[in-house]
Amino acid sequence: MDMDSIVSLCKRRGFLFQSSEIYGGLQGFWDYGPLGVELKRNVKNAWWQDMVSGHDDISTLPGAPSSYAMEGLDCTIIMHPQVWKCSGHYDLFHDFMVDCRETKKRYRHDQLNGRWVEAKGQKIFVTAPAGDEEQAVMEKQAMKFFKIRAKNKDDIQWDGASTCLTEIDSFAEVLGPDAKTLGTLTEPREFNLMFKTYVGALSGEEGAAFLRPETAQGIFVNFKNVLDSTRNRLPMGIAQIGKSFRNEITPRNFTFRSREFEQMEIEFFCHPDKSQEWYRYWRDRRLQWYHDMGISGDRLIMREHHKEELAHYSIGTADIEYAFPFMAEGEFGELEGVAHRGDFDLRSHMEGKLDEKTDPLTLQLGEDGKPKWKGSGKDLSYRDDLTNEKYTPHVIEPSAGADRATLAFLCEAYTEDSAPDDKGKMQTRTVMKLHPRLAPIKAAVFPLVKKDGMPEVAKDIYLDLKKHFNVFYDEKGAVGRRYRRQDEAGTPYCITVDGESLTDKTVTLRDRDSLEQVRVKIDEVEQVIRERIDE
RNA sequence: GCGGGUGUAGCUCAAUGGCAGAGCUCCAGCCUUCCAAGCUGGUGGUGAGGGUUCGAUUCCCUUCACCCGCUCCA
Repeated sequence: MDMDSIVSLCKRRGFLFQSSEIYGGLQGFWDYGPLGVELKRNVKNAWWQDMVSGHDDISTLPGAPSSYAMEGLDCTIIMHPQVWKCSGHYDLFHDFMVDCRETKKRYRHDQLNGRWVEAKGQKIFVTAPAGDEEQAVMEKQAMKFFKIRAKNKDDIQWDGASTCLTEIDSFAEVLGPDAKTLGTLTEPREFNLMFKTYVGALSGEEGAAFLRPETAQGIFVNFKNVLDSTRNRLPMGIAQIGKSFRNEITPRNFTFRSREFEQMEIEFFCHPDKSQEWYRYWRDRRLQWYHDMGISGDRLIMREHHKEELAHYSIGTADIEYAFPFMAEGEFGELEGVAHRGDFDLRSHMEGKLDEKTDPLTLQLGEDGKPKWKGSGKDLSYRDDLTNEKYTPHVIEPSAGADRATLAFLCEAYTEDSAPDDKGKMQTRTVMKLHPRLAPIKAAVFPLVKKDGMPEVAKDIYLDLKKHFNVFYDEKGAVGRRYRRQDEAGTPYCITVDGESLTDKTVTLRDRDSLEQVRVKIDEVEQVIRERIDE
């Protein structure tokens, strides 16, 4: 299966277009066409229905530790700038960073200091994170590099005082803070991953704001509002679907990495003691959802992060990944991350940005010893009125990409098979085998030929079905051609009015995947389609 | 961010320093009783900007986008 065919079909049939195409396009931005907008809306609606509005909050669902509540939310894209400082996005997304190719560690360009040092006829610049211990660390690094014992430390000659790495132009002679070889640091790169804008007519820095890089923070800051307005007890999930923006360095692979994208996120709040069980529940539940929507088992995997990849407070993170056609053999791309986030987010919005490297989590301090970013000071903890226990809830976060899911469904659906034409000759048929729930058009209605009263009957059926589903009417050309067109659009059912229909009030219902036709009474068409979609 | 490639009609592909062509698609009409049939007619194109030239889709420069490899990826 090659990606070009899928991209071509998406363009040809109106699933996806390049943004601003008549002006040459814009990297990292994509538009959904008439079929695409229906498909993506169906993806989001299926998720919302299955996770939120259709949620059974009375029973204990299979695999769940208990029953739980689910609520929805729709927050603004631009939020108070302090939100991103306490969430950590500001620090993470807004600095010049250097990466070490050897150790894969990343440092802020302006937070590495270093000194020139010479020994054994070689002069290098050793670096260390700025701080009280930087001198000791640099000495240790230098001696290790030059293979000099501690007792001979006078063999190395320091040249000049400690200076910031920002003063150094070429990194060829620079030794990274944890590296063994020279020149492993990349050029400093600006991580300006948040789109910046200005609130108010004046564009001064005091009005600076950001387009959200994730929908999650809107949920955290509204946690108390939702809790107070719904009378819910924990455990409770809050769901949100909405646009997010990241100024990705390298957008690529069709819509997979876009700069404007839509997320479907749940923040699930629970008691710390139960968080591990809830993590497993959500991980398994979300994987199953993709299966239920038609993604086959061998192209979908769940990858648990290794311990080293996890923030220390997290019990686990699992990525649900799909084998996209543009990925190398055996490689997968992330559809959704299910993360155990502990109480990091709520506490950061209460107390101020926490330091992820501490255990237990403590307030991150600035150079002046004061909290780096102040929190809201509002109490976001929860009092269980049954046990009278007060605690800060732990959070499980299933965070899905609506565009990535849509793309995966498109890729999974794309099929080429062979079907005989009216002369019995085999022809390649392109068919989008989308799950009926996701299909943009649920059914197409055709008169077999454009005469003998068939169009009139077909139009009546069309208008009747239109009240319930997105249906499509077509009377032009040969019926076989009309079937093929619907195959490419992913329409699961075609209803054809023929001569018999006029006398016995039945039509044929043609199945997209099996090509089978069954006769159905006109009065029962709506119900038959409804049953098949819900299967 | 680096290197390589590509850009001609909705799609697949031709051609040329001098009127840009075909097949399929699409549209209209005729015909047509179940899987891209047939006949007639029709619409439609050189990614953008600049330069060289009498004349550029073709040569040169810039730019944009896409693809491949590396890099990166909350």
